[in-house]
Amino acid sequence: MSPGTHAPDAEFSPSEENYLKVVYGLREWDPQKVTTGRLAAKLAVSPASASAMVAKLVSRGFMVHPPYGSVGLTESGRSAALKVIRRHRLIETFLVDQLDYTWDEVHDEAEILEHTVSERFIDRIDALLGHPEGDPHGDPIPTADGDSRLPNATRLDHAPAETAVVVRISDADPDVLRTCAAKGIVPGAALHTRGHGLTDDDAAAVWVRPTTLLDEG
Amino acid sequence: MSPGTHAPDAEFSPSEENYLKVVYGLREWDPQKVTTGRLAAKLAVSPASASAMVAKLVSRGFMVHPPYGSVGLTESGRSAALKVIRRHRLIETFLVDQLDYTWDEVHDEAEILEHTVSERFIDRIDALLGHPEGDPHGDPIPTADGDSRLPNATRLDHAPAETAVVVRISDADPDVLRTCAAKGIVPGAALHTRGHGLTDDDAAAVWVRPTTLLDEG
DNA sequence: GGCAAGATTTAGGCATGGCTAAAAAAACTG
DNA sequence: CAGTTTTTTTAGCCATGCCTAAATCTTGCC
Ligand SMILES: [Mn+2]
Ligand SMILES: [Mn+2]
Ligand SMILES: [Mn+2]
Ligand SMILES: [Mn+2]
Repeated sequence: MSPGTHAPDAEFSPSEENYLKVVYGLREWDPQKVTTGRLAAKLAVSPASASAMVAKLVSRGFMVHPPYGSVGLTESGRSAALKVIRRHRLIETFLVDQLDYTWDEVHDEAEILEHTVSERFIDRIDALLGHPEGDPHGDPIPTADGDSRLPNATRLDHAPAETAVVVRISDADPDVLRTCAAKGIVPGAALHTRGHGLTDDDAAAVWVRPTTLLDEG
Repeated sequence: MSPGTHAPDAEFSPSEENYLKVVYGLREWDPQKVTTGRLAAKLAVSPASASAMVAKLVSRGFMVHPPYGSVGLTESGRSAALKVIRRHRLIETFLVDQLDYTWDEVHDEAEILEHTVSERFIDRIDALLGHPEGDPHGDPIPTADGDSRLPNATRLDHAPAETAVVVRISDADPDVLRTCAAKGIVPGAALHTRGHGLTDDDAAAVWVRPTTLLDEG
């Protein structure tokens, strides 16, 4: 399918959307083999359930999965995942900017609303917010036509010793967000990769970019 | 249960919430026997499905239903229904006031979001909107503690010949809303109960109050 | 290379909320 | 008021998305 052409929107259940999104997200945060086991852990379902859902999405042409191998997305699967992620991150931004949520309160609510708001709703809040490029945790918001640029950054627990600027923080665990906020670790803040005082687990949730790099993308 | 005391919030599925809401609403708009058949028609399910769901909600103490008789709500069922209706109407008001929806666009979206927004979300938009008393169609918004006052009004197709003011219009059919808007028939507008030019079907969706009555709730 | 440990898939169930078709009850109607 | 029509309930079935337990495949280690 050539760029600029749009496939007719497939319809997905909330569950299916979550699986698509998690396959995309696991690669992003920890790019190793995406097993049904990792999916199951992330989605809090049994390995058997993840196996069955992956098989269904493979049969519908949205995932690929060599037996006992790594789960991946087809082009249409990736496109569907990005649509869900766009909804999720726009909703989070809306809740913080317009409804005075704190950044540790938004993820769980977005996790539900991402499956139930209309295209119109998303378009309206996107316009109301001025087409934001990032969500409250520094995650990039995919555009309506399916683009998504990953920030040029490394995980804090893998970074070399240097001064750096915080780019994004995983929103999966509200406790981590509160811990970070208490230490001033928010997107845009400066720190040194050895002197931040976070546990290794918490540091794995933070992405940084060396201060020496220019402030692009 | 004495007023001011709160029962622990029961959890309902989206389907269950719809049944509770529809039982409440059918009485409000056309207060005759609420049969499983009427429920089925309104919810677009088979009579058999409605029968089964009513039986389940009866067994859980939220509805009453003498065999072959009229379906009714218990006190806790009524309270649950009012909570759903409050969410629905606040969401509609929010969509019109904050996201520039038109009044014929909001019902379908609210029908979905009413089951998925959190208590926090509802509290925030209620505050943002300044605790509104009515939705865009003139329907009263129940308060957080379960009060709901019905407007003192009659259906336009049953009203005696007189001048009257429009109080509310059913939002169930977007076409009716557009027809009314085109004729200037919106909550607060004046008309004569014989000279409005609506079909009988459309007029059944409009509630009016005689102009001579004082303008109280 | 062989074998135990671990990961993955398959097999068999269950709950929810729908459906159709048949049975039973109620409501008209001549 | 007896028969017919309509409404309501019951019986049996299906799809979705979970589950546990068992079988099977892969991996790591001696
Ligand atoms: Mn999130
Ligand atoms: Mn989700
Ligand atoms: Mn409505
Ligand atoms: Mn609804």
